[in-house]
Amino acid sequence: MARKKISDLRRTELIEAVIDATHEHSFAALTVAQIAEFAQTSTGSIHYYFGGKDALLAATMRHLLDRLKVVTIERLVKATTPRERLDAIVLANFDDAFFSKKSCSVWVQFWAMAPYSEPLARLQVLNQSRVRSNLLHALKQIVPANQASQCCTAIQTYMDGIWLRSCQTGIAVDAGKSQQDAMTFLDRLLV
Amino acid sequence: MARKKISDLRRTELIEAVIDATHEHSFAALTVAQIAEFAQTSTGSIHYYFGGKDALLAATMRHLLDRLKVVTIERLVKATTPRERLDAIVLANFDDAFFSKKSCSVWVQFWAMAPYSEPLARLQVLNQSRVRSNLLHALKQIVPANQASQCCTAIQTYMDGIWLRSCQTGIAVDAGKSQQDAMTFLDRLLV
DNA sequence: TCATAAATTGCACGTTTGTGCAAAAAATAA
DNA sequence: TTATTTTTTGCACAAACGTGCAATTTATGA
Repeated sequence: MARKKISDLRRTELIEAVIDATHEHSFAALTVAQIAEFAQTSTGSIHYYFGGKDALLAATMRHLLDRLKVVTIERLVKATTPRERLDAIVLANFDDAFFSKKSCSVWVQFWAMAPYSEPLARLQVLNQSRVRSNLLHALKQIVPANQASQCCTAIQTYMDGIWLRSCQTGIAVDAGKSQQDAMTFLDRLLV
Repeated sequence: MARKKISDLRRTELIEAVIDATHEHSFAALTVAQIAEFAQTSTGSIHYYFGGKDALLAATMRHLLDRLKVVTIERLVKATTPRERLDAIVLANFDDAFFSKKSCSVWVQFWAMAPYSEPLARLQVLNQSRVRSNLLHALKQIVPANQASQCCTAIQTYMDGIWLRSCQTGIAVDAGKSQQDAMTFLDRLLV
């Protein structure tokens, strides 16, 4: 399956190029030529494999969303108690497999464009719903039913906030530290 | 001082135009012509009063940051206990005088561009530091000293996260509701 | 009133960028 | 090998945009 592999490889390379390049420029300020240069290819490739610049960002986010989903599931299957399940979801969000300054930068670019783009908005709602559903399921067995929803929003908001802050100037991103902080936060929030 | 007033008026009109326009397009996607149209003036005015598009965004953020500062101080002077001071800072963040979908949209555009722009990054650090300083001052009298820092980060992250989520598709922004939620969050976080 | 300064306008210029495309190169299959 | 398909390249083009500017209008004050 060399053919299949080549096209998947190229797509992945281009997506990685977006992630690398977003560390230096906002997505809007990036040109397809610059992204192509990061992937050591030409602008034509981006249109050949994705159809255009916007579609490349959407594909990049699908890639990141999928990685979050995979890491979350990996941790969830190992969890037994409700609290372990909750921790699994939160720790997955800060798993060093993909919680990095570069990823955070892409994520924030995504958040900033999603309100103005239907395809991106759909991805945003999809991910938000999935994380909420996972969290709620665990929370309902941890806190009283009438508090689960608010707790859930608080936790999700905290996680998003950490991602938002992590890409800012002067912030050092450390997955392990963020995981510890998140656990401390949960302990404090859940009495 | 009609002269002074005219130029201040124009500047304010242009800034309000940015806030209105950002509700429809990302700042990068906005053209100066569109912003000028929102302010019912010409593109030349923007360069006359601000020097360029980038400077206009910086001015808009200084405007919003200043409003946050003013509202915060107004509430702080009325507070007497540490907890009241803490509440004052948090409630100010969701004061309906400027917590709206439009403002949140501008704020998120700002966050997305700050990592790539020195002037914006300075504003971001300045505001972040001021809010943290205010919060810490109150928190040190509420929680044990070794917990104040982490509590502070959690609260600040929560507030930023709410702003981030508020501009997304499908989210209804309600200042009063956000204030209530924030108080509930604080009650839960601070034992 | 008249001179000076401030404010406003909108156009044109130079630059930039996403995209389409046709041709070349590489891979695959017959 | 030869034919066919996939992949890659990079240029050219049309569209769009920020900015500078010169001209016009409006306000100010002596």
